[in-house]
Amino acid sequence: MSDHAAKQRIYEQFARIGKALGAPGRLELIDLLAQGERPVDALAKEAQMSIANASQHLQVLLAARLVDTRRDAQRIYYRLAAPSVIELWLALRRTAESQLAELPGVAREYLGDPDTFEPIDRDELARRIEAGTVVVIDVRPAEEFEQGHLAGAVSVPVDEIKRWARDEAPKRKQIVAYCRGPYCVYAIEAVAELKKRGLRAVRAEDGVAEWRAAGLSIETGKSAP
Amino acid sequence: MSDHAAKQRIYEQFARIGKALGAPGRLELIDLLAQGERPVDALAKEAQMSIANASQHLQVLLAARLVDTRRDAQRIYYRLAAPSVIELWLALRRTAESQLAELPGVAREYLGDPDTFEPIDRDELARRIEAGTVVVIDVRPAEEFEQGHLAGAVSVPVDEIKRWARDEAPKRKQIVAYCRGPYCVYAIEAVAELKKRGLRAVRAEDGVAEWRAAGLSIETGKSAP
DNA sequence: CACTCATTCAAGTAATCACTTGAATACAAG
DNA sequence: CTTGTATTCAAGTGATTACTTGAATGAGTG
Repeated sequence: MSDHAAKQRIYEQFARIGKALGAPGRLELIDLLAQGERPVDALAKEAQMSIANASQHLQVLLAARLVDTRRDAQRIYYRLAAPSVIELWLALRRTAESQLAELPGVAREYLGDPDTFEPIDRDELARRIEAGTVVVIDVRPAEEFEQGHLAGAVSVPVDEIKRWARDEAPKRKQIVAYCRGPYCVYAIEAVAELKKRGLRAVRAEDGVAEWRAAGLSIETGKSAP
Repeated sequence: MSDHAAKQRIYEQFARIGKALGAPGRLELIDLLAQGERPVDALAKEAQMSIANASQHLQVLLAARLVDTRRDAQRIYYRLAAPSVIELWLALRRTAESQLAELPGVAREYLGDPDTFEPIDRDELARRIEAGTVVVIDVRPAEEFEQGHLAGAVSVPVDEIKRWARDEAPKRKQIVAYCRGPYCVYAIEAVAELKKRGLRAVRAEDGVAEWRAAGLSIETGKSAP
């Protein structure tokens, strides 16, 4: 009675998911996939790992059923297998933020002082969008924008931020830039560039994954003209 | 610019948490700790592992700051370090449930057919408690009951279920038994015993951790007389 | 058909990990 | 101070893992 081996087999199943979350490279891939589907080479390039290594990590995620694939000609697109995977990733990140004293220091090394660009939170941003007092720009690569962006946002990939600042940016209105989330540098770089040119810009820390988890509306497709 | 090594260090921090979730034994310990604090030997006994092994797993959880300790004389009590840890554990379990096709089969081996005791869900149980049409029993060990139980529940540890069924159980009213959660056998064993004696009993799948996460009220301390 | 491109597979290496056994610490009670 | 109890530490073993390199698949294209 109360078969120990059977109980262990249950926890082994849970551990399959846990193990998949146990490598930094894999978490980076999950974080990227939270922005939408991508082929292997794009993921490898973004995460700066060899293609073979990325492929292998993706196989591990596939075995744990955290990701799914779709074939289009030679390319294989990977995507997160379910919304619960994003929630799990966000829960893991929240726990790391609340428990690991070393994280803020390490994050600061990569992102700089968190308060430099007076980041604004979700509720405050939602209020300002509602009031129409801000222009929201999505500084991720265009493909990610197309797969889901904040309702009303304009796509301005970081490599185009200088051109946009010169030609199209509003001179008076406040600009809010966001990217993949709290650990992505793009919005920070964008705001730095905009401020250098005397524009009023701030950073929103959250990305599409966080917005969606908070129940806010996400649009897909290219920007309206 | 865009220092790859610094970015990697961030994901290494997240992976500390992930790695800690990568061993079945550790997940079982977390599941037990979700019921409240316990000393090492009690945890080892419940999880049926050697004390040295349990201690080592707990050191890993401690290094990942998922657990905390409190000393009382010779005994060291471990407990989950924050509510976010329970949420992370529940998120991991939900993902496993939605993604791993093998889990239901493995769970059935340990728990039997999930529908045998017509389990009732949270909302239904809350409604029946409100209406006063049920008696709720908590069949976990008494220490766990004292550290948190469903408001209004009576403590009837599984080893006392026979005596209780004979001497105290209501003959007509429906009895709802719960234990540690969906993967705990105690409530199943209790309901089987009660039904064998002709009493009206059903099982609630959720435990205290799930109730608390759902925002329901939890009481502490011994039963009122 | 050869040729290219994206992805996966296979083999090898160094590192990490879970578990065991046996000894060491740390506190309490006599 | 000795004895007992709870926990941790240390060393050793077999298994697993992350990454690399180089070859193999498999789906287009000229």
